Amino acid sequence: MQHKPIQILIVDDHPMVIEGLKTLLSDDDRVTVKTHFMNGTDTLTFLAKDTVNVVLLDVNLPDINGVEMVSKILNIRANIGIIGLSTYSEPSIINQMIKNGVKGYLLKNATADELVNAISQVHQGHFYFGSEVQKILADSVAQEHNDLPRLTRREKHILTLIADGKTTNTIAEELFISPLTVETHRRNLMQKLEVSNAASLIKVAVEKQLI
Amino acid sequence: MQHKPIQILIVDDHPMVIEGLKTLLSDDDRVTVKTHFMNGTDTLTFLAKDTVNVVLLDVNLPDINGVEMVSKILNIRANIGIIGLSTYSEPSIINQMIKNGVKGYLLKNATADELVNAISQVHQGHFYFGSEVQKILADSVAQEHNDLPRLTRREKHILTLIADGKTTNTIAEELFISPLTVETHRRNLMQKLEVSNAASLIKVAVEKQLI
DNA sequence: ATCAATATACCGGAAAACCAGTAGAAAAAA
DNA sequence: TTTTTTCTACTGGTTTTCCGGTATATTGAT
Repeated sequence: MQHKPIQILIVDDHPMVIEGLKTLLSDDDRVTVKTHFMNGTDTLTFLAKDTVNVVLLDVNLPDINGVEMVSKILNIRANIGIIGLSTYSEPSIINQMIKNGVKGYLLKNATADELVNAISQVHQGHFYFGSEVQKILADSVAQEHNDLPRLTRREKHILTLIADGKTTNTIAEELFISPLTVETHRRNLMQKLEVSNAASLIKVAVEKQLI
Repeated sequence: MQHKPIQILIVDDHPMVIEGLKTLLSDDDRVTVKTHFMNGTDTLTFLAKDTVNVVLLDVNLPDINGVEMVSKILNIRANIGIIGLSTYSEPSIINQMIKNGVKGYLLKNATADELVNAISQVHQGHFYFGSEVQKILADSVAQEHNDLPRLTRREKHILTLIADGKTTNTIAEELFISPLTVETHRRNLMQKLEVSNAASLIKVAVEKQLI
């Protein structure tokens, strides 16, 4: 069965990229480029009165930054699928974009096949991230996850109890051990995580995902 | 062009589910179920010497929990795509699974079409999440963001300094105000976030994304 | 100009956390 | 079995936090 083509809106301030995308997509009758804009404001104005299925959004626009654009677009038309596009790739920006609701992310060297596949998946409400993008994200996650201090089972347990706001004495009662022992554990925890009080202990524990 | 079928491994402790999946997948020649196991240990033993392309992994196994299974599988065979399966859906677990590297997540009421599409996408290294799963995740994010207590600018600032492990006196010096004032702020923070010490203050602050 | 919210500051006392060091029993690993 | 790690527990102290109040100056909005 043949569906009606997926309507695309391209947002990019480089004419070359726009033409390139149009050419790549012109061969495939599953998609059709409805229109394009070279800045954020015009795009939002258009979307206020008309709509498309999928937006190909350059991250570096002259007037509005990519992350904000995503929220603004979804604010106007919640069921538009947005695919982020950029030449380079900063993990933090990609992460923010995902949090704000992009369904896909590609580098600009994507092939026509990849592009159409991404559009198709995103149009169906699924995610699509180019392999390079995934690699970049994985690397950035890996970097956060590297030098985790090894906590013992007991330490992890006590750590969560501390996070719950329980005092040394309460914890001791709960575990049927001496308060002095609990304190020793807490001090060992602080030493391992290189902090000097319970507040920052909890902060780094959360950061390192030990809680 | 016709690729060779994607090899599937099913892990689930319910024979009914295994048979159901096999039947659903048998009609499609893009995939083939290589084998199945009913617990985590056997699965890992198998993967130590043989491999498949995609694992359909039930989250509730008798011996090893789903989240751990994901790490263990990827530890042995980094390039296997894992799709989580469950009947119900707890956001936190799904989130953990994603962090640990599942590429897809489906509820067990998925159609054959959806199943094959998910397998195909995951096999190509992309993500695939069923629409119900996405909804659940979106809801859980929304719920976290609701009743945020309103903190003043000063309070937010002091909150971050507390999270950095600084003492009342240090903070006071840094801000050129009296330690007593800093303490008042800290006490107000604790009252607003309904906690009784700095450790849990930081925990709920992180949870509510105030830090 | 007035009123509410915010930021500032204090007292006195109790409770808890933090520090430096030591050390034996139990469990796990070699 | 021996060794190492983990869990347990202590002494004796200092520092910091936590609690229940009170109170004034400053800022922001109406």
